[in-house]
Amino acid sequence: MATEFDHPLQPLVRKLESLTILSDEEREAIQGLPFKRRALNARQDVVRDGDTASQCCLVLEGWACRYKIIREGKRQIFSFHIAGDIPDLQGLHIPLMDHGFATMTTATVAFIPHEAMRDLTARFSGVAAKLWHDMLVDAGIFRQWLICMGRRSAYDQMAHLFCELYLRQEAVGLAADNRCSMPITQVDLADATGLSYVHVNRVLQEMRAKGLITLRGGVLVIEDWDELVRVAEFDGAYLHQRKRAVA
Amino acid sequence: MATEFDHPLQPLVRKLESLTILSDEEREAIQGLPFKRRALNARQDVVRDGDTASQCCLVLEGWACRYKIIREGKRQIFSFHIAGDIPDLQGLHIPLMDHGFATMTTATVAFIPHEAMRDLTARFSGVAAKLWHDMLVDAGIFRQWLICMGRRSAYDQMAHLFCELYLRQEAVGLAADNRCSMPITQVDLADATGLSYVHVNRVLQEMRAKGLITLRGGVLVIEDWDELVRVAEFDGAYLHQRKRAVA
DNA sequence: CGCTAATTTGACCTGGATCAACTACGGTGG
DNA sequence: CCACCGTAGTTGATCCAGGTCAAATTAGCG
Repeated sequence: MATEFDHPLQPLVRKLESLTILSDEEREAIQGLPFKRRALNARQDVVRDGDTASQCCLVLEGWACRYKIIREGKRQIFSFHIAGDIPDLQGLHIPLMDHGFATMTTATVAFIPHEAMRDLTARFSGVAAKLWHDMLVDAGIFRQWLICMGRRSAYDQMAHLFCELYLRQEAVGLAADNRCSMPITQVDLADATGLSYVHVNRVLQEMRAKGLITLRGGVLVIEDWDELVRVAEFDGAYLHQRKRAVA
Repeated sequence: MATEFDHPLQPLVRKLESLTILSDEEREAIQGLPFKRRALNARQDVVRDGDTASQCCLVLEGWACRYKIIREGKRQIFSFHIAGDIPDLQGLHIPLMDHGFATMTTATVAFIPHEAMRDLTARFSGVAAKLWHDMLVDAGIFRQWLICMGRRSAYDQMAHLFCELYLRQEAVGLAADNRCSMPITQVDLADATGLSYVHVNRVLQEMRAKGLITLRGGVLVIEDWDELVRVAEFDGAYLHQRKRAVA
């Protein structure tokens, strides 16, 4: 858990260290990044579809998501983001955003100028590699979501999502003991899975009834991890985490 | 179209030039890459799920796809690849493959050692940037597929896929006049869209009946591009092509 | 010509969508 | 302290896009 003594950008360090090892020099360079800290309300757009970005946004606290609105008000959420994530890191190389990015809860973020990121990666190629690594893991997560949407039942798909979100939080010290925060509504869950919110509700009830998980008041409790992993056919290797690479 | 006078790695040059501009120096450096050319049969694995890669594979001719097999023999295809694509480029940074990659047709590929790629990108940071750019576009394609699977009907989703595959081929000189090669079976199409092959067949018939497209003998003819774009709600910006960025 | 893979068809079924209330609950203001 | 209100969660009834099964037809190809 973060303490008041941590460096403000500590979540980013923690995130990268969950994937690879940082040298002291690299850690210091990251902590030396210039940034503007901002407190945001829940459900607030950070970057809009079509924007051209000149800075990137590191999540320090709270949850965010990337999404796209399509015809008839339908929304598809691509990914959820927690402390340490830089959801718009790709904007560094393709400034034109082809989707939006918004907070889900009240959140604290740090805006870091592209300029500064470029300078950092130019001076420390190891950091550049680690940021790329992170972006590739991100792409791997997309692939898993694709599998889930294409070839799994609603039940299995949601089980998979819970496995992922638990492990990602665990990796950065935000989850333990089969319990983590999950401050998203059933409508959000529906937009992420491609299901209707009514069906999400029914699947959650079924999971609760079967003693798999409980999701209430923004808290996910995993009652039976092994069974959750089994139905989701979950293999955490795609997250490429240093510890607990396999669930 | 490629001629016998082209450099063997010309497809890669052409692909990168569809996204950005290469300097003469960069073009020459790319053409100087060491490689092993291989002719492959159709439906042949190139890289298997779980492999650790030490070279990457450039498609010179024919089609390939990335995919993953899940329980009960279900398969999900993530992406189709044509001449100029390096489907396993990410293996350069995350050698452990979390999915497979196989040819769909007979194909010619070039294997390029990671060593040589790393050397190239170290010497030419512009080439490195352009390869990354390509990988980010790839991630953008995943996001579009996610939208299609999550929030569009089978009909609209397939229309979107045809728009994408036509434009990607056009960008590298493999398509023109609303006509392009599409050497994939209806089963492949089903595995890519998450539909059943029976339903794919019915949707194709409906499209044919409505004068939208014809797909027969591995050739896609787009009879009504505007209507195809309209039903797919297609916006080609995500492909980040230099010309015709918007459909 | 004969085989196999691919496409097509028909009948039937079901997971999940849609529609329409209704309930629970945490503010918030009087 | 309670009435009010908006958001999130639940429930039931009904519907349909797309799945499944099984068989028939057609296209390629050696």
